[in-house]
Amino acid sequence: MLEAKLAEAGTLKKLLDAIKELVTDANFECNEEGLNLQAMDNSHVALVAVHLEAAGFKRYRCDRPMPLGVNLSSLTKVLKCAKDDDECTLKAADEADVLNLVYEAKNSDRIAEYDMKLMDIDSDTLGIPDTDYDAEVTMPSAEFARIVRDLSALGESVRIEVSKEGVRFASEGESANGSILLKKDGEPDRVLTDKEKKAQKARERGEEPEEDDEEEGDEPKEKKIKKEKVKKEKDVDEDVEMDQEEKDEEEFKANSDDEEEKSEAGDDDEERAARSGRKRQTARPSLPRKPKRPRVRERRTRRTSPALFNFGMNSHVSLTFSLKYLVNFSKSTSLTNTVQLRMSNEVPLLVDYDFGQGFVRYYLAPKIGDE
Amino acid sequence: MLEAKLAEAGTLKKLLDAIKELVTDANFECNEEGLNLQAMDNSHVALVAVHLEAAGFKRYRCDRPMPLGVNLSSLTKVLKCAKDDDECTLKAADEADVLNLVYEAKNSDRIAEYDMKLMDIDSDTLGIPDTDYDAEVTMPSAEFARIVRDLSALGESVRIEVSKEGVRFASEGESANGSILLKKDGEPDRVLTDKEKKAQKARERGEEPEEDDEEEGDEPKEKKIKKEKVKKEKDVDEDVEMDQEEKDEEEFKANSDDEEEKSEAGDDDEERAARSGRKRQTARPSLPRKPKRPRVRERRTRRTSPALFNFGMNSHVSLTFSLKYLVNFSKSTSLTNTVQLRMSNEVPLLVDYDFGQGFVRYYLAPKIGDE
DNA sequence: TCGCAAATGT
DNA sequence: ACATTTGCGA
Repeated sequence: MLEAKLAEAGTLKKLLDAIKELVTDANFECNEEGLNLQAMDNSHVALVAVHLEAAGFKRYRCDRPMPLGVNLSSLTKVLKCAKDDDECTLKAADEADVLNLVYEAKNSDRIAEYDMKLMDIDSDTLGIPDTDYDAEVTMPSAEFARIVRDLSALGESVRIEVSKEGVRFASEGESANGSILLKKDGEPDRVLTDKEKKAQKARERGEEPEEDDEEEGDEPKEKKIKKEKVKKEKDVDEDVEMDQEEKDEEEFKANSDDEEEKSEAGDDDEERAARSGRKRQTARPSLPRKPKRPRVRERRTRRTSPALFNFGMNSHVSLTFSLKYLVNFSKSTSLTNTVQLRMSNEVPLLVDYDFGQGFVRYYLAPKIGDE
Repeated sequence: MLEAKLAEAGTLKKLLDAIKELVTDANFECNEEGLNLQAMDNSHVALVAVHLEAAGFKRYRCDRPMPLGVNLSSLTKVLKCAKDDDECTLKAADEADVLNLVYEAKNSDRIAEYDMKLMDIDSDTLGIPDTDYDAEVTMPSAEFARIVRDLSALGESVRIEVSKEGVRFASEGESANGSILLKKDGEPDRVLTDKEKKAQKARERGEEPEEDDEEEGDEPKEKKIKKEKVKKEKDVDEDVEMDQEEKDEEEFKANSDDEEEKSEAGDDDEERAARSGRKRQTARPSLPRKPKRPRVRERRTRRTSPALFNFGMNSHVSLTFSLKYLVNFSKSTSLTNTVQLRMSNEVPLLVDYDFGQGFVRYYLAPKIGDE
């Protein structure tokens, strides 16, 4: 059975808002490490991968892996019945055919409980290759959203080009062409490999070289360049926002936040494989239960406002994408202040929204030629 | 070639929002004095004239006059890609078939550049006669907007009547009639001729009687008028802004504001009385509204108080107009705090929104009989 | 989170 | 052509 208590129902609501237009039905694969969802969009052009870490929940228990086949519209409806700051507990018995959701208002005696029917969904869980990209751009998620929204008013597609000059988004339309250039001071950094990043993160966290990151734990090359970058940005964020919440562990925690997740995500290939192996779609039993949710120590509120822009490149990259999809991806903006774009020529773009308790990643194949 | 840099892209955005529903394509005529646009609305009932003065730009250069045929929808789209406070530079080569727009965020390394296709438009630039009107009403633009919007819910047309009693807007509908009377203390002023106005403005400015306006003595009335008007409104704007910051003139403020501001009015008996009067009206929508009453006297107008309401008349004027158009005109409200209505019997109404860097003027022929 | 505008359906 | 609903922006 699954029992997972989230401190803020708002997290789930935002998550659903972000993906529900792209995907109508999907399996939430539950296992001891958390919840994962992976699905092609309805037109099978883009791929969405969501991960909610077990550690991001206030309480998390999953006895054995199971898929929960959810109609996202239904789940959205049910989630609308929760206030953003309600604690939200998801429960499902083994073989359950319903998902039980309990909302508890933080300071009241109000407890709402919903049972949502589950469905059997053929999951075509595709492995996502763990790629090293030639260019990585980290920017404020709101700015990315603005750019793709603006350009989508002009044309159908956008060419994203990363060069020493900066990052350029250019679109051509019938009545107008547009081009936005984001520059940064200094040279672009080199892009780290995943391993390097892992090591780097670990270092930032104060952990030494080895960790839990493991599976392939062989060659932790690390990169510091990246690290510094990250640090810098976080500091900025914290200054800006953290005051509002708590001050104490900011540095430490903040650092570990965001990118930490990334690395984990990177490694979850193993998990993914495992999961997909297990994957079966069965009916789920229903059961209700309610949890309560304390307020978690999410330092993760990290916010961004200012210069969260940075990029690195190993080689010049120029790719063209459908703006329609990018605009859709940018619905995840409310989840976190920064977004990371990772690209290599002729390879699908990865748009990565990494928030405290997990991530939403979108993959989109580039257009070829000049369609 | 043309190169014009506007400090705030927002100015252009508002301008376009104001006129784009009335006109779909128009020539922006560029010359050394600035940009001008003149067009009949799509149904050829109303006429719109826009002027942006060269002096209102941060930089302005136009080697030789040329028309830029613009599709306003396209321009609107392109302008949506600018943030309101971006600097916006318009560039067009001689004989160019594109207009180049560059947006520079004030504090960042973001530069966006757009090329918008131009079109050839037959310009039927009609001369607008330079008329002396029998009645002139200056009022808060928001109030005008409110009045025409309110009345448009009742009927198709509004009769605007200027008499010694005040300015009345009256509409008759199937289920209700409405009438709003705006009064002012004292007698209406006489409407000055253009020349007189010039002189008056100069005096108010502290300048003595002669001005620079003079180029050609008599005929260029239009020009002069414009100039003065511009000046005047600048004063107005400043005053208004000041009010928001400094408190001393709050009386004025209360007067000039609309119903919405009730809460603020609370501190003064007189105001309270006035308010209760208004409230009653609110309860019965079909009754005539009460006049707001500026307790400002003219003199103040000049300096501090843009009395936001004032009027002058040489003879009784009563004209009927289509509310649909007036509602449309009132989209210009965001450009400036005051609007001026100028009327003579049987002559098209002039609705004049004069903002710091130029103006938008609408002309609308009165209805005849009781259509 | 609320309001305004644009797009779609009746 | 008008009204309603959805999406986007402030």
